[in-house]
Amino acid sequence: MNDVKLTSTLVFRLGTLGATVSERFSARLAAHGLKPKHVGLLAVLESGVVASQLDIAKLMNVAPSLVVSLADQLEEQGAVRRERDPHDRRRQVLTLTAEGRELLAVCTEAAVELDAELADVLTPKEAGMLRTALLALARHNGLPAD
Amino acid sequence: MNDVKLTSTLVFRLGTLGATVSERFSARLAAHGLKPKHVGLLAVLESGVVASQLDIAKLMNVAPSLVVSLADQLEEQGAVRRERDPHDRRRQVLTLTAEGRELLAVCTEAAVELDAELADVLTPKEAGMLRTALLALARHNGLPAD
DNA sequence: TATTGTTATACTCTATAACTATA
DNA sequence: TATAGTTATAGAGTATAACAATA
Repeated sequence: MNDVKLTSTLVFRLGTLGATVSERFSARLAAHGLKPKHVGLLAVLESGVVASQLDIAKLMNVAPSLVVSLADQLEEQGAVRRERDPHDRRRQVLTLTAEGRELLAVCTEAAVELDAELADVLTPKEAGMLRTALLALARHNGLPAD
Repeated sequence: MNDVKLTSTLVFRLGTLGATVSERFSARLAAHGLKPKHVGLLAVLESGVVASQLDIAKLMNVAPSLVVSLADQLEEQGAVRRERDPHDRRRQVLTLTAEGRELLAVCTEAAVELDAELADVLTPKEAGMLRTALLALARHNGLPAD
């Protein structure tokens, strides 16, 4: 028979650690009036691969209506600019402002700090292999791999 | 300056992978009428470390009222038994039934299958180190480490 | 007609607060 | 008066569906 414990599976560990880490990250973003999805949207814009709201929704795997409200809030903070595409006036093209770029840098710094706290309990070799393995998993699961 | 990309941080990778994996696990549990938290509760009971609803809530880091509804549904499925502690009739003691044990085994098997799919894109060495690193992270973040 | 974005609405998950019973 | 559990209510986050503008 199979005596593997649920709690020792990758599924359980990735699921619970992901939730814990996201919550800690979210707590740090709160000071900037942002949620993780806002920062995800900023990162999409910085990557430059897409700009229309519908394309962003597909890339982020969220509903188009969610992109509307995320963009609304980011625009209000001056982090993104919304402009109609002159070639197709149905499309709203979002671009990062200088402020948005700065905001993304600040949030990335917060993530890097949290990374350091996490990696602190790992040996350098473990930390390196963790990064390698997570990159491979991201690549094969439709997540950003850069 | 710092040119680390948000998407390459542990925070981002653990957060997004955790959400993706949880969703895939959840989809497989649906056939059994369960959500990940139900299975988490079954795993707590199997571990035998606690049994009263309040202790379970603390261990799972959820509100006591959530344990009530999780236990309600599991009891209705015949997976757990609720009995008043004769020494303190305020306490509800939850125990796994044979059916509950079987259900947990089935769900664990689903997790193990998903694990295999995930690990399929890793070298054996990477997979081993991933497990080691996640165990260390779990241990230092108040998550089950057995 | 089809597509992009928006608005209105509803659903899922979970917490907080009020309540009951036991101690 | 304090604690375990329950019920009632509310909030966050997000999706679905109806709608408006443009193609």
